[in-house]
Amino acid sequence: MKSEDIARLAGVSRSTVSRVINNYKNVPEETRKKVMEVIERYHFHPNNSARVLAGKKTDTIGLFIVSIAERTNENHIYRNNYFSPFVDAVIDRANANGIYVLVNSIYTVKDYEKIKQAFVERRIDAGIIVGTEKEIDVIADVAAMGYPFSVIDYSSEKILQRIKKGRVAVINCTDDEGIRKVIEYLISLGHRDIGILSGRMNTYSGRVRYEAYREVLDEYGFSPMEEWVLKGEFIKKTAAQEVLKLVNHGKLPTALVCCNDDMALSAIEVLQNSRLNIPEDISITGFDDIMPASLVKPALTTVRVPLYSMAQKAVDEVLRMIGATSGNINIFNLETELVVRDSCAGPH
Amino acid sequence: MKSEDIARLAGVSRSTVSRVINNYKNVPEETRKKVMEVIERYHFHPNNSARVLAGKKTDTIGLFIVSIAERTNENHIYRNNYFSPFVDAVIDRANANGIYVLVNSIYTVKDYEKIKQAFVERRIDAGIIVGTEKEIDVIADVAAMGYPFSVIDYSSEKILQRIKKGRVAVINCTDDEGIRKVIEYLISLGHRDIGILSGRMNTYSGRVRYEAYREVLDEYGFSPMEEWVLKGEFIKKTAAQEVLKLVNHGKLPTALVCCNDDMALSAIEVLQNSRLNIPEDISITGFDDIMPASLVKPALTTVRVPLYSMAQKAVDEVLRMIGATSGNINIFNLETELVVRDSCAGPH
DNA sequence: CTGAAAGCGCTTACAG
DNA sequence: CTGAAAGCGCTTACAG
Repeated sequence: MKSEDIARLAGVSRSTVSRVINNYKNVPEETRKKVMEVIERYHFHPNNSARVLAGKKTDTIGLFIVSIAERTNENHIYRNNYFSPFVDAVIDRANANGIYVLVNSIYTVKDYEKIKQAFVERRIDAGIIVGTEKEIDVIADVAAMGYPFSVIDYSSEKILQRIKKGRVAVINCTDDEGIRKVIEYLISLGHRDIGILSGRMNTYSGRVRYEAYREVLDEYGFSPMEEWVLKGEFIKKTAAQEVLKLVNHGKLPTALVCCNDDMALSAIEVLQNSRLNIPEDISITGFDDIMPASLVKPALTTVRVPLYSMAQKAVDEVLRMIGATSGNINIFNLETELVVRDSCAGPH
Repeated sequence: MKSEDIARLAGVSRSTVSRVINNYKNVPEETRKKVMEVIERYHFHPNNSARVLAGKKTDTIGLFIVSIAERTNENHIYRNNYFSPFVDAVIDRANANGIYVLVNSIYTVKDYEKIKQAFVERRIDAGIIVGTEKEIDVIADVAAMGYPFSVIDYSSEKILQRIKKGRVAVINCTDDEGIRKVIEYLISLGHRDIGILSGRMNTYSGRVRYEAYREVLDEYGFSPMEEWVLKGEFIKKTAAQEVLKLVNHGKLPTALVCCNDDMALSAIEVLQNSRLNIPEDISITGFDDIMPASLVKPALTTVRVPLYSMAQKAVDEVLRMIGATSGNINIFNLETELVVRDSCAGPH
């Protein structure tokens, strides 16, 4: 069944069938009805490739989830508590607008090419790039070719410095404000000896969160011991090793700020196994507010990242840009929020 | 940049360019090299729509996640601990084979049409249907049109009775064996008063798990009180209400078999809030083995559903069927496994 | 081994 | 308001 068949059955030309399918205004109601009846009777849907080849949109966006670290790390990308709701939100939002989503995981540097490829093969109208170590060269290439896309959690300076024109939306949250809120909360509880379990420094949020920690402590005139600055790489296992080292070292901070919830959960487990009580012996905070954060005991005090809103914004911007003719670079910083639960108390 | 440009630059015809792109054997090494050089220099990728229209595969499969219940339920599909790893596995497996994945969520009955539509518009070569209330009519239609697909967690009798020919793979796990193992484990601990928190009866696994419970208890000659048979619908909130009713009723079973982990987690929370100790006062078991199952206290004894393998099988079968000429209906039942953790003990 | 040509199923100026 | 025709960018018999 093709449009030609519909045309014959309805007694019109293919042109007219096409006009009713594409909702042209200059089709008399009667003709439209006649054609629609045949279309519906045969459940006709136009061949998408033919439409695209003839110049229509694909009505598909690509979602690229980049994570070199996750490849070997046993938690792959989608069982990652951070990416999962993001994927969810993107698909929901796109589907609600009649847009399909092509999801791709990027686990190796070589796979970066897949991003360009999906555009160049014209499988998608636009893209959303989320994840960690995103490659500026690929991103700049895509922008230069004029394809619209959103990047999540990416340095806007890096983008602005490298990309002069293009249609791109950069969507971040206020990581620095989040760290400030959580540290000031700890200080209000009486803490001065505050350690950090940092994330990966080759990610934007990893850097910003760490730098905000240094900045806020400086501002208050506290200087943490060198041993309290742990490098957790955003990974549970690495975090566990670092925390174990800290415990063996002996002199603990009274509070430990973890740069994501996964590491905070890991830290809690290691500390509890070492017969330390949380929050009595040491306060722990997280970042992200993933689902298990509220399930563990003690429930984790953390900073909520508005992942769902960020995903929706990414979709909305991308859809707007598909329609737009002019190109612009827009930066969005969505608000983070302190979520106080049970993992913090005053020192000793 | 199109194949015609490549042809001109390489000094050959479009036919020859096409032959090297499609790896035809009858192209001399020298010609191939000459063309490949130009292709690589310009990072040429053929327009996918043109290829598909000319008769090639889309190299894309559709993943349809059906869940009417999840729409209003606040946990949407992908933040569902069951679907998330499934989506993960499908994308990983497909991407590893150079296949794209178009993900769609089906939240309303009207959306069922999207499944057929994706096929008829020729956006995909094959599909994978997972989720709950799957519609036999749509499935039968797709099969009748000759499109290959895999269904997960679906009654094979229903399929075989309705679909006479087509290319379809039905992928289930041994839900009945899982329930048997968990109940026999409880019996070995000394339990005789075993209740159930059942799932949705309009799902295959919901029915099978419940029926297996009745069958095994019958076999051992135990008959549970009517009040011990709770209807949780696979939903946390509903489960919580049912368990609360049970607590208020007073006479508790010594063990409660929950038909998924979400409900088991919910049950544990309600019972603990009612000052009951688990497993001392009552033993709890789950089904699925989702990630939080091992994180809660006490860690949940449950039945592991081999979700990852099921997803891989679904992809592998679908890819096999795309290549195959003949049509068949194949049924697979992957093994479940008892995972003993800390939520069960002997009665009193 | 290779090119000219037909064809895939649409859309959209163009002309009437 | 509507049809005939060109064109989108490929692939693949066909003929040589």
